[in-house]
Amino acid sequence: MESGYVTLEQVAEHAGVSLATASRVINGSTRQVSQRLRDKVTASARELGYLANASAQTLARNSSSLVGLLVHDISDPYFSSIAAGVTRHTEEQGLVLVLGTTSRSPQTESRILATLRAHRARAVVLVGSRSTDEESNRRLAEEIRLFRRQGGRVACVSQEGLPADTVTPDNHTGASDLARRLIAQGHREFAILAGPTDLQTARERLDGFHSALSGAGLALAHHNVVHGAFTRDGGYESTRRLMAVGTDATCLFAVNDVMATGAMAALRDLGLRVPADLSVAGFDDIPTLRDLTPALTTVRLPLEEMGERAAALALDGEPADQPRVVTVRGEVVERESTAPPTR
Amino acid sequence: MESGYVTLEQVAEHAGVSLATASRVINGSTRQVSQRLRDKVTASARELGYLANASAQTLARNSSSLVGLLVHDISDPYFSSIAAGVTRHTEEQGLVLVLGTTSRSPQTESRILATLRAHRARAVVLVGSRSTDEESNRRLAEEIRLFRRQGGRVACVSQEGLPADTVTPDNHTGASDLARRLIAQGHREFAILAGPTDLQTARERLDGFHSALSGAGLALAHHNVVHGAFTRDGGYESTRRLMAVGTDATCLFAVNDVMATGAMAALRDLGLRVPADLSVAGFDDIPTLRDLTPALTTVRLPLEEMGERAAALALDGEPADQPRVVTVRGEVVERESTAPPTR
DNA sequence: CTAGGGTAGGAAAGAGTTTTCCCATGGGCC
DNA sequence: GGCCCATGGGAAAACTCTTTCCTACCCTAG
Repeated sequence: MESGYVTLEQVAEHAGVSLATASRVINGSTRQVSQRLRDKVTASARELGYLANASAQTLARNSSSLVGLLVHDISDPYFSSIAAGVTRHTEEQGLVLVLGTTSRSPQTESRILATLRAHRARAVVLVGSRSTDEESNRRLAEEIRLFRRQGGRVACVSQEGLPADTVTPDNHTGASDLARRLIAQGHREFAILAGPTDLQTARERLDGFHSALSGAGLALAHHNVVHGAFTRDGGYESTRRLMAVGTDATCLFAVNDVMATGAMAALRDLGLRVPADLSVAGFDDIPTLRDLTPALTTVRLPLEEMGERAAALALDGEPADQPRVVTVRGEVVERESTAPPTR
Repeated sequence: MESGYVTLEQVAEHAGVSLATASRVINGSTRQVSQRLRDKVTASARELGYLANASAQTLARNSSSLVGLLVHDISDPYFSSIAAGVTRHTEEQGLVLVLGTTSRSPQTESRILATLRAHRARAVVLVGSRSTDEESNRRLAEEIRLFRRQGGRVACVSQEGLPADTVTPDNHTGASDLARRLIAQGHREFAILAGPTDLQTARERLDGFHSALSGAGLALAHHNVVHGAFTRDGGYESTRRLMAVGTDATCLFAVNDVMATGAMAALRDLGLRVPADLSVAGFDDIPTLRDLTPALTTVRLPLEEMGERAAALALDGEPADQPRVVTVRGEVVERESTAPPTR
C-alpha cells in the first residue's frame, strides 16, 4: 500500500491462507476453494489493493495477454480505421493491444515482430500489403513461422500468400466492377495512378481495372499508367506528372482513396474541375474522406469490420492448420467525383 | 531451436560459462566480462537464436519497456495524428507502445490504466480532454498517483490540472486570434458549435472566442451557441439543429475540425454554400482534412509534435516533482471556407 | 469397522531473468 | 616474499506468480 507493490504473498498472509489458495481464488483455477476462504482472500485483496503482476503471470503461465498490431502508418486513415476494428475486438476480450508502426520498412517490421515474440504475445495482426519482393516476403514468412512455433497466432489484412490466416478485399473484382460502372457512364479513355510497382494490392487493383477494360474492348495506353507512392502526396505528385505530359483520359482511377485525394488537390491546383474536366475515382471508401467535395466515387471496403475479423481469426477458436482466407467483396459507390464525359 | 524457446541457461551452457556471465554479456551490465568469454557468449546466442524473455526480464528488473497511450478513438484523425508522434518517439527508444481506446468512458480509462499498472508500464500518455466532472477527474487523479507511486511516469495532452506533466494547446488565445481574424473579415454575427458542455477543451475554445467578441464590443446571442458531441456527426447534427431554428450569423465557428467537417456536410445537404451563404471555421488543422473543399479556415496545432513532446515529457530526463506544463500556441490559417459576409 | 475414493488445502518446484555476494587469481607495493 | 586490493567469474537468491504433488480429512460402500 505504502510504496511499490502488494504481492500475492502478502494477500495470502493477510488472509491467513497459503499462497496457492490465494492464487486459486484470484485467478479462478480449475480447483475449488471453499466459500469461507474465498471470501477472506477477496476481502484481503481488496483491502490491500492487490493488483497481479502481469509479467509474473506471463512467466508462470507462459502465455501473455498481449496482441500485436502492425501498420505502416497510424496517421493514415486507412490504417487507423482498421486499427479501430482490431482494438474493439481485443478490448472486448480484455487483451492488451501493442501498436507497431513499420513505416513500410521490412527491417522495422522484423524488429517489432521479434519484440512481440520476446513478450510472448498471444497473437499479431499484420495490416497492409507488403511488397512483391521475394526476399523480404521470404524473411517475413520465416518470422511468422518462428512466431507460430512459439504458440503465437498470426492474421493478416490485405496480404495473402503468407503462412497465416488472412482477411483480404477482392481487389480484382472491386476494380473490375468500378471500371464497368465508369464505362457505363460513358468513359472510354482512362488514366490510372497505379501506386508502387511492387505492391501486391496496387497491382491487383490495376489488373482488375485493366481486365474490365479489355473485356469491354478498350485499351489502356501505356503513358496513362503512372506509378508513384501509395500516399496522398504520391497521388498528388503522380497527377502532376501525368498532367505535365498531358492525357486524353476523361477519367482518372487512383488505386486508393488517399491517392485520389492527392489527385483532386493536384487537379484543383491546376485549375481543373472534377468531374467537369476530369472524373476521379478511388478505392477503399475511407470514412474520414467521405466529406470531400466532390464526394469520391470509390469502392467501399468495410475497413473496421476487416480489422475485427482479422482479430477474430487470430484470437477466436482453434488455430487452423491450413491458412484460412476470408475474402471481402467491395461495393462500388458512385458519387459526384465521376460524371459522364463532356468530350 | 526445435520448438518453444531458447533460454539464457542454454546459451550459457553452450558457451561453457555461467548463467550470470551470459546475462552480463547479453544485456551489458556494469560489470566487465573478458573479451574472450564475451565472444563465446554472443556466438552461442546467435547460433541458438536466443531471444530474451521479456516477462522474465521485467520481473527481475521490476521495470518494463511498455509505454501506454490512451486515446478516445483511434480512427479519429485528431488522435491518430497525435498517436503518430508518440509512436515515433517510443519506437526511437526501442520501447513498446500499448494502445488503449477509451471510447470516452472514464471506467474504461481506469480499467486500462490498471492493466498498464499490472504490466509495470514505464510511462503512459493520456490524450484528449476529459470532462470537467469533478468526480471522474478525482478518480483519474487517484489512478495517476497510484501509477506514479509504482515508478511509472505520466504525461497528458490537452488535459491540464492532473498531477502529471502536460502538453496543451493555448485554446483560449487560439480561439481569440481566430475570432479577431474573422471580425477583421467583416463578420459581426457568429454561431458556435460549442461541443459538449463539460469538456474542458471545448469550453476554453468557446471562452476564448467569446472574449475576443466581447473585446470587440460584439455580443454572442444565446440561441447561436449549440452544444453537441465533439465528433463529425455531432457537428452535423448540431448544425441541423441550428439551421432548423434559423440563425442571423454570417460565420459559424466549430470548436474543432471534425465538427466543422460535419457542419459543412450539413450545410451542403441544406443547399447552402460555404462561404457564400455562411462562413465556417474550425480548430486543430487536422492534416487529413486539409483536402476538404472549400479548405477550412482553422487554427493550426502541431499535433504530431504535441504527441512527440508528451512522449518526451513522460520518458526523457528526470521525472519532475512538480507537474510541468508545455503550452503550444496555435496559428490561425485562413483558407477558403471563410470570406467577408455578403449581407 | 475398515478400505477406498474424492476433495480442500498447503508445500514446493518451477518459469527465465537479474543481481548480490562470495571466491579465486593476479598485480602492485613495501 | 607477503599483503592488499582490484577484477573477473560463478553460485545462488530474488523477483512474483502458477501448478504439481502430497497430505489430511471426510464420506461412502462393502
